[in-house]
Amino acid sequence: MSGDHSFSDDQVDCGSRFNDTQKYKDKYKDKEHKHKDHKKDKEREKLKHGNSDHKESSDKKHRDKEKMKHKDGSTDKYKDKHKEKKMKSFDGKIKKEKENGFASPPHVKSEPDDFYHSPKHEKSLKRERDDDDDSEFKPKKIKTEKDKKRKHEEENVKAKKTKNKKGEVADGKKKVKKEPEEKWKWWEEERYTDGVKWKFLEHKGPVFAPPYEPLPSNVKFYYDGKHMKLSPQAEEVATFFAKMLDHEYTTKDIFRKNFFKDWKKEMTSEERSKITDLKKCNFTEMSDYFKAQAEARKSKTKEDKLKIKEENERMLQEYGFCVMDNHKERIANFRIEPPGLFRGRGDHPKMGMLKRRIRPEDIIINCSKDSKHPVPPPGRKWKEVRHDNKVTWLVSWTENIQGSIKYIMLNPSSRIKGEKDWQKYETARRLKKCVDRIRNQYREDWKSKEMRIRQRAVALYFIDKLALRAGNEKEEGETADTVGCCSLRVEHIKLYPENDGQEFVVEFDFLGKDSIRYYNKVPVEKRVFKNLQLFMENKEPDDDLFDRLNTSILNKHLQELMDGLTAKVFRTYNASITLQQQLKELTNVEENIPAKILSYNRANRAVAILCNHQRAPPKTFEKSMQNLQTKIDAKRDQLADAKRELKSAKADAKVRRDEKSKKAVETKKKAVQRIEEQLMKLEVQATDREENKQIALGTSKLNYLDPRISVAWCKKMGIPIEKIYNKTQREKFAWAIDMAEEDYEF
DNA sequence: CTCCAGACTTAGAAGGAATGGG
DNA sequence: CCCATTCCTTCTAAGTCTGGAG
Repeated sequence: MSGDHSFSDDQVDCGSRFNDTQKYKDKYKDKEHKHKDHKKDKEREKLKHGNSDHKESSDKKHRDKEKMKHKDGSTDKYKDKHKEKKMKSFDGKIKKEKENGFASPPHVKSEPDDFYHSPKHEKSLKRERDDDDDSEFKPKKIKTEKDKKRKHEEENVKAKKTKNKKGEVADGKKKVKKEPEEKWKWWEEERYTDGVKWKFLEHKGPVFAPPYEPLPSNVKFYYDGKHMKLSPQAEEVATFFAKMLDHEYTTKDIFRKNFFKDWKKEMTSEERSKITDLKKCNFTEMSDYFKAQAEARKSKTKEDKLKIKEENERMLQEYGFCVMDNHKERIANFRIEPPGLFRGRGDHPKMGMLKRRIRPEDIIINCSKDSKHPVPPPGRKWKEVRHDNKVTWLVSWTENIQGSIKYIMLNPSSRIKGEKDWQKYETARRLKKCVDRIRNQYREDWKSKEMRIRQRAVALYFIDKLALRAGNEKEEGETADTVGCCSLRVEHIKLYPENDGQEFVVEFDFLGKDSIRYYNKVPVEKRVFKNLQLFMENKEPDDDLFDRLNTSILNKHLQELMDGLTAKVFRTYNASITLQQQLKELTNVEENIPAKILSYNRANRAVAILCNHQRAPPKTFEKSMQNLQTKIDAKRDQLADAKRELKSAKADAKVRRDEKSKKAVETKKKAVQRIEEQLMKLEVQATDREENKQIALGTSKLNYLDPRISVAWCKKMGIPIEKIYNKTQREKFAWAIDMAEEDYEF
């Protein structure tokens, strides 16, 4: 199975595309808008070709699926209208402070009384689901499943409860022994419906970056060849630069210019008057010092490392968790971002600017009124403490580069993130039900006499067919010049009435999110092609392709087509449906586990390609590929040897006809088999790795693929879920792992 | 409408930890 | 056991989208 690259035939067609982004990124910067040089490497052609319109072919499939039951349910639950009433009970015991709930919740409208204390729910630690739930909230199937689980859960509840009680009460002061809520199944409970995100929130606040430690006096800075002792502030900023010295971007003009400007602001006036040229600054001693430190850290003894680890663990235990609505939840990023030099991605106009140190006075704390508020460091103050339960963040501050707000929020395994994630996939599944209608509609709209409608329809076609991002407009000069669908410019596409034997080919070439290059050649329908010609008429290369369109117009339109529909739902939908379809196509129950996993990875890869998720080829890629090949060759030789030995053993056995030689034959046979297996494994590995060179699977796995598809596939194929999801991923997708059965259909 | 702040999701890189093969 | 390679986690930038003000 080694040389089998045939997977590309199975790809959904989204054009012919591959990338060489990394190389490109750098070259690109000066060309920005002039794509004079379109190097198309064969590699990308290799990866995808095929020319059928994917919509066309997949439409059929969708339709078929449409007919299938949606029994599995948990369908459109989430819409936001008509909520009001649900969510009655919530039991606030456990913590005493909770008892009174929000005496006067700042932004909470008054709630029915029994909301806060409903005696009947006292036995449960969970928020309860409603009975007057409108029908389809939880389709029957789930309900039954749930009942099953309920039962066995009931058994645990008692034990769990006592444990919990202890755990949570102790929480404030002493450490909790075990996680009290090992497996809280929030997905079996009622959700908040009215924009309230929580009723109780308590945490310890952020962990600040460690204070600056001045350099030892033997580590010197030289200006114009002469030693110069810097003031602590100026020195700190200098160390930021020194730490990046090996990095290419310290050679970039904008970076240096921005850095120098900000550095000067930190200097004393004396320093400022002396240091006037960055080129005359010599940071090498600093740089060497940090390298030595890194080295020292690496070669520390086991005990020292363990100590550090323990200290980290302690911090995690103390600051890494919060209590939200009776449950201890993991915080994603409880450490404040340390100061340093800003490095945006791609060609960022602000690269090199000083990212300033965040102080307690910059921090806004969000928690519930009746919680124990986090305490600022001694002698310091928070900027503000608020109690807004309509948002999910615990801490926020304003960052100085773009002036945007940064947040501390919960981990993906938390209820609050998980529910949202689940909801996202449910919205995508609703799109599945009406995608045909929407497609027909936009095709109709290609003919509209109104320009804005045609533009909208063509843009939507791209978003659907090519999984492009919406493309909000950005402030010029504030960020790297990147685009999405609605912000495409004339210079980003080229039209070929005919190309490589195909008609009406559109070539896309632009930098998308994170300055990742999107390069693709797609045959489109004639109408689309004609429209594009029209849109481009009398425009300059840097004019907007869709001048009558922006994301808010588009999303408003989508909203009318389906409740909750926005541009990004198409990405989620197309990604998930592609995975499901590819898994069906590529996997075969008969195969062994490594082969199945290769197939899974290929299906995953098809999605990553669709979504243009790229990575820099690992630095050691070529070498490690070679190593692997050497191993394979060695294994082949070994196999040949083993076969030879088997042969001679057989011959031997034929002559001698005794037990012993027969046994020997068996042994040799086994050996051959084993080696064959090993060889195959290696070859699979090689194939997988080669195909994966520049493709990042993680992003789609984490953000676009309905995890229930993967869970169902694992069950069907007898693959342990651990082969597909690592621990973190299993935590994030616990809801899916728990609820999806083998017959789950996206 | 437009503009903008705010909140939240999605993204690849870097660096550290784990793994596995000799 | 050691080293190289792979895997995983952390970090934080860069998007999307909503809603409110004007």
